[in-house]
Amino acid sequence: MTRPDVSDERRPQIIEAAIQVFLRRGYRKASMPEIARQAGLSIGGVYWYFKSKDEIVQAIMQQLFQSDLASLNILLDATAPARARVEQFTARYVEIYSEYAWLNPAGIQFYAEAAHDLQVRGFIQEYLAHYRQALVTLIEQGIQRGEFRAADPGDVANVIIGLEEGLSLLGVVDPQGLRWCQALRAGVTLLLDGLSAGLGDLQEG
Amino acid sequence: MTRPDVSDERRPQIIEAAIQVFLRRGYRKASMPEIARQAGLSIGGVYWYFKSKDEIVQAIMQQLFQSDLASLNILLDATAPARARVEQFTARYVEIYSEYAWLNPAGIQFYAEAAHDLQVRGFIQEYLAHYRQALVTLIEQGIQRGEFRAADPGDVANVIIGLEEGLSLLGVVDPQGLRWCQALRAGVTLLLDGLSAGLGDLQEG
Amino acid sequence: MTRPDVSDERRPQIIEAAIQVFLRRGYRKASMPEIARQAGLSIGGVYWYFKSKDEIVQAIMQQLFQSDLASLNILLDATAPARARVEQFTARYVEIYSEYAWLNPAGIQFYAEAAHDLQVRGFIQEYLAHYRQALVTLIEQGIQRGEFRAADPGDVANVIIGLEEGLSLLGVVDPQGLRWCQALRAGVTLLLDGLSAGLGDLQEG
Amino acid sequence: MTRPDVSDERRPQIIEAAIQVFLRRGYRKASMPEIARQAGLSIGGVYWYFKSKDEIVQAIMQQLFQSDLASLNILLDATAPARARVEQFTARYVEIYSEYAWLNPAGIQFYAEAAHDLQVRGFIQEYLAHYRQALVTLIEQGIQRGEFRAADPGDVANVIIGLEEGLSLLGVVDPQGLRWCQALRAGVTLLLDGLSAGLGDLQEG
DNA sequence: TATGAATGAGTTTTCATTCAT
DNA sequence: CATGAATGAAAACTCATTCAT
Repeated sequence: MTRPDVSDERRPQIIEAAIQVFLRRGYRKASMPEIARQAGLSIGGVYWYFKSKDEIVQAIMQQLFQSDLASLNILLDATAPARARVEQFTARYVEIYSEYAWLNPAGIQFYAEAAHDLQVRGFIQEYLAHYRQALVTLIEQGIQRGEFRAADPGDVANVIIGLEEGLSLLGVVDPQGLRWCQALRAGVTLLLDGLSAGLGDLQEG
Repeated sequence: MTRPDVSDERRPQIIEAAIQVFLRRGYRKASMPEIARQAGLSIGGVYWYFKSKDEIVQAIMQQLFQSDLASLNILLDATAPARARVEQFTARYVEIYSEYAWLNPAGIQFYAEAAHDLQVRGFIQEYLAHYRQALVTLIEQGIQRGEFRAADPGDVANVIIGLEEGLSLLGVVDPQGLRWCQALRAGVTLLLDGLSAGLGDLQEG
Repeated sequence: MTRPDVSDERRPQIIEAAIQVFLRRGYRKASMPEIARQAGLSIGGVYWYFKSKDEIVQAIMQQLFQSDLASLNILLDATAPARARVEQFTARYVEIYSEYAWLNPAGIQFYAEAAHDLQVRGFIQEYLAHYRQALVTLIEQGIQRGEFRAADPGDVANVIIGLEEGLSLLGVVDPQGLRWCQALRAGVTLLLDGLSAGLGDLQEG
Repeated sequence: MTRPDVSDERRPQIIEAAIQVFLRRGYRKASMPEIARQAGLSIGGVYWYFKSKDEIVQAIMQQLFQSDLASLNILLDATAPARARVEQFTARYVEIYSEYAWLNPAGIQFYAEAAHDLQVRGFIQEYLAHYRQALVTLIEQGIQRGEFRAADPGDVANVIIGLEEGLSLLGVVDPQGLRWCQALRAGVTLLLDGLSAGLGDLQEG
């Protein structure tokens, strides 16, 4: 008798609109009137689904930073050679990047906000910690198995994450299509080569 | 009646104050009243030296992004081995980073702003282009001289810059002292090892 | 199809809920959403029974200010001595007060509203007029019968009403249990003593 | 060289304007735009002098409730007969009332607000406590000196305050010029007669 | 040079009310 | 009868900017 609950459509619709406005205006200048207009609703309509602007921001962050950590971790559960898994990891990242690159400008807004907002910072730290943990484990296995030479797994993990995030960042300020993906692949290959250098069974990508 | 022109003292003083406010509040929430207070001036006093808030922003960007490109270029003029010069380059970056790491949170504000402000974006692109050009030249020389194996110099340059910026970014959201410098050095070493892998005269750092 | 008309249950239920909200929030901040929630209905449901928020307010006023004037008038119809009737009147007021003291915070909201809303003011004036009329008649009888000495019956009535309303008011801002009832009884006793002072047959309570 | 500081003029000017709006609209509906308009300033101009609407409210409360408690206490320091001092006290109240009766509608707004705002309530309680304390002392002296018969001084003080506040309240909802002052005087006289009844030296006012 | 009072457009948020279902 | 999504007007508050002094 009652209409189908449109809440489940409206919230994603508003989040989507809010992201668009974030992309256009940035974190701080994204205004509720503009988000509402973008979503095709009145201001009050938006407030029906989100109690505050902050709640919308929270929702966007979840969408941006909790997207598919799971799928990444799955990659790392494999028993395949460490090198192959790093390459898989990178390939997966490139895939996601290619599809969601348009979200990166919004992502940087949150990095910038994290610089002076402890809550946002904590959110991003937690997200990064997942990545780092997975990579550390992977690197450690590679070293133990003799695939990689001795190195600080934490450093190597940081290097991989830093490379990914750094190239994403550069991709935002200087869009060059997939040039950055290509650089990422080249960088990871060099890193892996460096990690296996002098171990005898040198394979190059 | 004609007091000495204190403009040369006042402008840096205001810029310094504005940076402090940027660090505290971020780009958008940095307000003129707060900048004025921080500078120990009245609002009108600030407006005497800068016609608008935007003009202050411009000045900050110049301070942040044009600091010492010159000194970096000097490093690259040398005729030393390519590997040594990359390492010098990195060492110099770490030096600067260590001294000016506190400015990074302000820098990210501008990366975020660049995401939707073409003027800011152009500014940062120009800054990055200098870096990239210098590195490309260096890598090309390394390859020509047989120090590095064949690789796309543009990719390698991007990788180095991406690594630096990426680790700086991570250093802002997750301060761990000099952990990031250590990771940067490790990363560059691995990269260089990768670049010289299979060339016979493998030297490790 | 024609369910029994539940209006007779719903309206009191909504009024009751609205009073609760008035007690919590006061006149102006009592919102329809909160009233609806308190009543366990939807907003639209409330609007089914009351055309507007104002209509609910009207209904509350009737409940608050027309409660049992009738019963008070009955007290005054007696042929008992005037003093006894004033005391009865007061006793009855204390009784009602004790039972409905929790409504006083809501009542004051309307007094405050009456200060700038002519309709509300008229409503309260009418309510007070009943009290005053009854008391004036009573006092006049007391004077005529020689129980009270000469005095302006209107003044005396105002004093009694003022005392009651004033102590109720103080009871709201400074709840002290039944301290205010005690003060009211003491005050009325003193008043009556004052009214009969010098008349020979002085009885003290 | 600088203009004379107009802050000292502006703040009272804004408070005055705010009181006018309170009288017109009541506590909750008094809006900053209307206060600003009434004060002949822009909204931002008002915010230059008061950080928030709440700060204006505080200022009004101080004006309303801390006006001249001092002068009242002075009255009570005398060594005159207790009866005369109560009469003086009342006369003083009538004087103030006559001059500031137009403020009463604003005062009731705060009583109403006190019903659900602890801070406002505390403010008014403190104000009333001064009155009560002064009166209790006075009544106690009257009893000790044999001017008054035995009675609970707290009750008598409450009766006097309740009468004053109650008649002020009635004066707001039912303006009748100075009818209420007359009732107050009559009431206090009756009270005092009641307090001295049966003590031999009965003096009537 | 420098002050700071003043402006006005913009921000987030609330809420009485309507209406399709 | 009853729901609850949606609207739109108004609220409190902020801030870049101007200008008389």
